[in-house]
Amino acid sequence: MSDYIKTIQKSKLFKRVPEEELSDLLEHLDSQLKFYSKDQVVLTAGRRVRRVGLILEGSLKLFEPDYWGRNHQLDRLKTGELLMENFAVTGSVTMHSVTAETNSAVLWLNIREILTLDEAHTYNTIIIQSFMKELAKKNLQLYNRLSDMDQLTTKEKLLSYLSKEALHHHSNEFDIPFSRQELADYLSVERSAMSAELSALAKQGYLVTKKNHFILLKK
Amino acid sequence: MSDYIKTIQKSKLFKRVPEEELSDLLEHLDSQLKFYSKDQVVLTAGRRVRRVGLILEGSLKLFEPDYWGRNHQLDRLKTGELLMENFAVTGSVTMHSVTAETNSAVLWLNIREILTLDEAHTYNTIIIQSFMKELAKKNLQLYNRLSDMDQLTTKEKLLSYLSKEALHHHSNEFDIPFSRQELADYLSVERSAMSAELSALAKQGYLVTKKNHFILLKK
DNA sequence: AACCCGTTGTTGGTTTTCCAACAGGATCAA
DNA sequence: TTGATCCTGTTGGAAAACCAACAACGGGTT
Repeated sequence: MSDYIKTIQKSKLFKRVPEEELSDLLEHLDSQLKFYSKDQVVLTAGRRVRRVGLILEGSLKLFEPDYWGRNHQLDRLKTGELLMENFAVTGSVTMHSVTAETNSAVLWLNIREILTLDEAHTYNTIIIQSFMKELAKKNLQLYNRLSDMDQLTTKEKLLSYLSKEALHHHSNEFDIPFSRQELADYLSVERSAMSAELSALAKQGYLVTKKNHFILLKK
Repeated sequence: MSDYIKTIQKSKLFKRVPEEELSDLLEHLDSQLKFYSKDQVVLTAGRRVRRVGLILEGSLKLFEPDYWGRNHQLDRLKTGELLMENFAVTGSVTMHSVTAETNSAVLWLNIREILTLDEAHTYNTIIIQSFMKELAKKNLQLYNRLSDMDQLTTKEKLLSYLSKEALHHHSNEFDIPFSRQELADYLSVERSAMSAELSALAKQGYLVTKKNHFILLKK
């Protein structure tokens, strides 16, 4: 545990908790550190989870098994992100299974204790706020991706995504955090078709792009 | 306000709050009831919101304006659902605008007070739990829709959606809450093409369907 | 410079989706 | 019953996306 104390302190969940209260809080949350080796199964769908995972190291893959037994990848979660937070909060049975993409360390926290703090510790409000903020942030992220994917054509998907980036950066010029393949995956389209569409958009005067750098034009 | 007291009591946010504490809590949350007539603008993007809206009556439309000034519809929120909860929690500037689809009533609640309850009222824990649960539920809803839309073909989108419904109902036979047009919108595909695909799936032995009723077959 | 290797852009054939138009069926009211 | 209306399934041509294969480019390394 002590190896990761600094990572925990810097995590979104705990960074505002006073240093001297941290170990007390971690105990109160019944925290448990677990390690998973590459490709190891972390959780299988169909169980009930009471704990939230905070990924201290490594990355995990989220899968969703379907009625016909096929497994679809849903998401990739990296260091610093939360795990199973939605199922833990709603108390519903998990529909997702999780495996380690790389060697990973996960700190499991008892969500009931987060939700029912009754003692008047300084950290009470802080941990609740931080946790809620993470839920809301994830919500906004999902909304963003959804609104991009909701467009019918690749062209519209690209414009939707790039528009949001421009508004986010308060500038028509910005870098995106994706390679072409990653962007295609994010928008759920085929890479080469997307590349072609980007070229077409440039030719039509919507934008200029080189690698990760984009300039949007008021067409 | 008193006209809606029963609706408020039955709402997801307040239903577990003891009846005698409700008015106290509503005051503590600095609650404000507002009415909007059909097509009236409720909020415009680019502002900071401190309050969460609880829709007591009617339905609202969520829009997202883009860089080129076009407005894309994102979501429809109905009675009982929350409004602007994510922006209020994260404190970020809204990217969404809202208009009333029908005559509506919205109860606005000061989110800061939800997040920083310090007095030892019974309702403290309850309101926090309920609110978090709503955030987590919405998260799961968005994940569900996303994983359906993430499929490349209409056929796969349908199977992904129907599979989840079957698992949810613990049965291969169930009714869906959508008309064909609504289902097409949900999956972000074209209605008639989707109908054709449903016919093809039936012919291929994946399922039997009549109107809203579906039976999935172990192909 | 020469090479390797991962990323990106281009192209052509095939598949899928879109789109508009129409037909059949169900529901409801007159 | 008749008609009006809404919802759903079908069809065919046009548009878009997929897919595989390859070429061009850019960074590193030797």
